[in-house]
Amino acid sequence: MAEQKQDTASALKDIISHAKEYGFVFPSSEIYDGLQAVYDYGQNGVELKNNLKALWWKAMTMLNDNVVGIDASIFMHPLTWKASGHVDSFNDPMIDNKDSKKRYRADQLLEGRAEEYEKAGTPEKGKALLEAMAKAMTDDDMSGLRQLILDEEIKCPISGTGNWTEVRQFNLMFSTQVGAVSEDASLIYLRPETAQGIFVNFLNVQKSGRMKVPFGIAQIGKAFRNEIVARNFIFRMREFEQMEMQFFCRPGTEMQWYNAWKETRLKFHKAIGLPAEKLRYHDHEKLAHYANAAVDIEYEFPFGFKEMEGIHSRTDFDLKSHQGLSKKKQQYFDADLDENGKPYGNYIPYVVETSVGADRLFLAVLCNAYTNEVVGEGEAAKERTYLKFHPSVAPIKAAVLPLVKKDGLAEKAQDIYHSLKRSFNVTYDDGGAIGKRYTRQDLVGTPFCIAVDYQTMEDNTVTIRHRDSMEQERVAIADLREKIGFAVSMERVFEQL
RNA sequence: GCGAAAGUAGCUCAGCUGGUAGAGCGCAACCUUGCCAAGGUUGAGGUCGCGGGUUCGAACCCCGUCUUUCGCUCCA
Repeated sequence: MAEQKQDTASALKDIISHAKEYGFVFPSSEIYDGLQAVYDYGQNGVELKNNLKALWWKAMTMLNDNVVGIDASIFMHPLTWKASGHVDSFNDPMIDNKDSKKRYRADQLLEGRAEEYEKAGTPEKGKALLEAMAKAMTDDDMSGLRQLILDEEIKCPISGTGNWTEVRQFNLMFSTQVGAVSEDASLIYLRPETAQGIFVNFLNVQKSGRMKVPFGIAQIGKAFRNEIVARNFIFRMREFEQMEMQFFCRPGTEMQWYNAWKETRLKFHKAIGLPAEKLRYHDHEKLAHYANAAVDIEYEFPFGFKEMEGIHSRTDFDLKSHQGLSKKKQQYFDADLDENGKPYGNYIPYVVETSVGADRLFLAVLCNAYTNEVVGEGEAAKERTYLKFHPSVAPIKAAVLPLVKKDGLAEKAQDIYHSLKRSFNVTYDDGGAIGKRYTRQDLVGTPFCIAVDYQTMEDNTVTIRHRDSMEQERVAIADLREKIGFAVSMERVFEQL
């Protein structure tokens, strides 16, 4: 068990090292010792990530007749976050017990005590306590909250002591000011999720696009959360990218859509090469305030099965909440006829959300691709490391390599390189022995290597060397564009959806 | 946030009881080269995470701090 833990720890460390050494992911502002839980994507990482985003985007908007995209701003009106519940649920006063090292929400401890008063037949004491607490909360009086806990002599249920730290406010949302003069400036938040940008534009898209329920709105964008602890490389970052779609449907049909999207999304992950045995559903038992059904698609990372995508049935919580706060009706008129032959009429649609972390998907794909195996037997056995990407997501699709630099082979290879670079991401390399160049491409996951040899000079054929099998086949130069272009195309993924 | 471990070249790591830094791989240039990291020559690259302190002298000892990994905790 302990040994296994160590293995998984070193597996992630190997991947982190590899990601840095080969230009996939760098720690942010590394020359200044980095910034906790923030990372940058390098020259290969950005290609991989862009490929994943493009695949998702097209799978959503191109393959579904009734899903369109938007790109909303990161800044939103502050009331947005009031409506969504983030202002309340992302602002928790926390207190730690120094003996048990357990952390509690200060307000929940006090509410618990108030309940006890109620049960003990002294509800007026409980009521007074809750009032005092509410005042401290609205005044942002953290030491006042702590004093209440001390006065009530609330003990930690684990350690049984009253040895408490200060009460601290954990605000999961980043804030900043809008407005040049700080006195006049208003406080606004960096969005902690992208979903609200879709909800507030629901009617804009519905009306301008003549959309009929059921329909979906997709979006890819950055979101920000001030995580208390950030762990596991790029798995939990303070700045991250979400790819999500809100699907608006008639109330009562939401479970049917929820189940449909649940299947569709799992299929997507399999289609881009994640193995079925490393993917699973995880149903939520405790539902968030906005949901009536929720499931995660989890991937088995080196540190265990963890959430990669969430599919939530959000009911009409968000639209209703925005309607209430904005005083703008968020309803849709459904002209379809029900079983009685009457139009369904006005209603606030129900929403099914699919939300996948682009960075988490990236990490899953990278972890899955990272392969370290022994090839050959006995004396000839050696270790081989390569990235086994699905060709459609690989950062570089093909490398053109002259066998040697002399006798015009390099020039011929250059010609081929230039003829292919308009079709897909291709690279050229003539440095060092050919074996070394194959290996360089393996390390960044290039699926195809095109070798130009002496036979090329005679009959205009080259060899294509396949990354995973290391086998070679001879093909005509004229066929390269179509053959490789098709193998690396997104169509190959979409075929499976 | 608490606890544990770690931080030396791009990567993996040596560096003895304190005496002002090394290896392998990788990288660059040139030569060589008929297919899987394997030849030759030359070269670049580090104020040892950062800041204090102790000392004649600190990569090494002490304190602080930052970052990473792991375990709790928290959270979607």
